[in-house]
Amino acid sequence: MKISTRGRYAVRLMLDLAAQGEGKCVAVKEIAARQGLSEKYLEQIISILNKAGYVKSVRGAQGGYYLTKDPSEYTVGMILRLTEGSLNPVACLDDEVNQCERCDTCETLELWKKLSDAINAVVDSVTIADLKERKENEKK
Amino acid sequence: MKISTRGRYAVRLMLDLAAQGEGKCVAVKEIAARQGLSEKYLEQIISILNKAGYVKSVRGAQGGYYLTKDPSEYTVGMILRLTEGSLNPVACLDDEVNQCERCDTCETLELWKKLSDAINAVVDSVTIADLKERKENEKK
DNA sequence: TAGATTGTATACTATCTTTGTAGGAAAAAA
DNA sequence: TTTTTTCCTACAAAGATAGTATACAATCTA
Repeated sequence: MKISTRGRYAVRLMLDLAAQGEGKCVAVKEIAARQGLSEKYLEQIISILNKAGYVKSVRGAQGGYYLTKDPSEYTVGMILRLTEGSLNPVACLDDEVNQCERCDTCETLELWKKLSDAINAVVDSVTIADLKERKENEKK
Repeated sequence: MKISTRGRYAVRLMLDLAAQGEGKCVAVKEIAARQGLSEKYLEQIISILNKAGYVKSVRGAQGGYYLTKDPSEYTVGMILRLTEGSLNPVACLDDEVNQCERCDTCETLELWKKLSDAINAVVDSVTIADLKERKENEKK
């Protein structure tokens, strides 16, 4: 029940982009240096965010990535579900229609649903803008 | 962010024991057959519960395991934390004192704490007795 | 006492996931 | 044309997951 580095780095990456200012183009190299993370690994992660349209890329020298929307429009949940996959505690909740054969008589299903709801409620209530604000308040 | 089979089976195992009646001695073989799970694998899982004192074992013919307490005294959280390890979404929350070097400036720590609290609140609010009740209501 | 039943302990293994590394191609700017 | 940067894919070490397998110890019953 851990969030993997992929998801955690993705959040830090988005937060880093947001902190550099609206629409500013930032190279992965810079982010990696600032966050102390592997450049090549971040490339893979940001490419997921790019394909989903959460960031846009600019190739070539002076290129990089920038946010396509306002930081307040990205919830942590969006980013985690994209990079980690679903945040459901059990696989059978991932499908639209529960495929588990025990599903009709499963005594624990409701429990997992409750847990899933609680998890998603938290991550969907926090945006990148919220995290950015916290960061800026800290500096003072 | 999935609960592994170890934790899920442990909950089903405890629920099965509870369903067989107070203090009744039940063999792993029976539970495995009833739940459709591997006998040997369940043995490993129940041995964790045994070492923690959640169940007691009786060796030899007619032996098995039985619950040491009333089903209402086992929360799902207790069982999952024992078999899965901590339910914290990030490792740095597992230690009494946060060992992470970024911990003082980490902008996401509070988010993970909130998530951790939400997860633990759910699993600690549900007991084996609650699940048992649900099971019995279903039969009607 | 012998044999069946049941738990105890430990080793082994196949598969998958995680967490990256590595190398090079393509695009764009200087 | 050189440099910078993204883009793409392959590879791999380490660890976790989900069991199997084997042998042994304790207890009950005939």
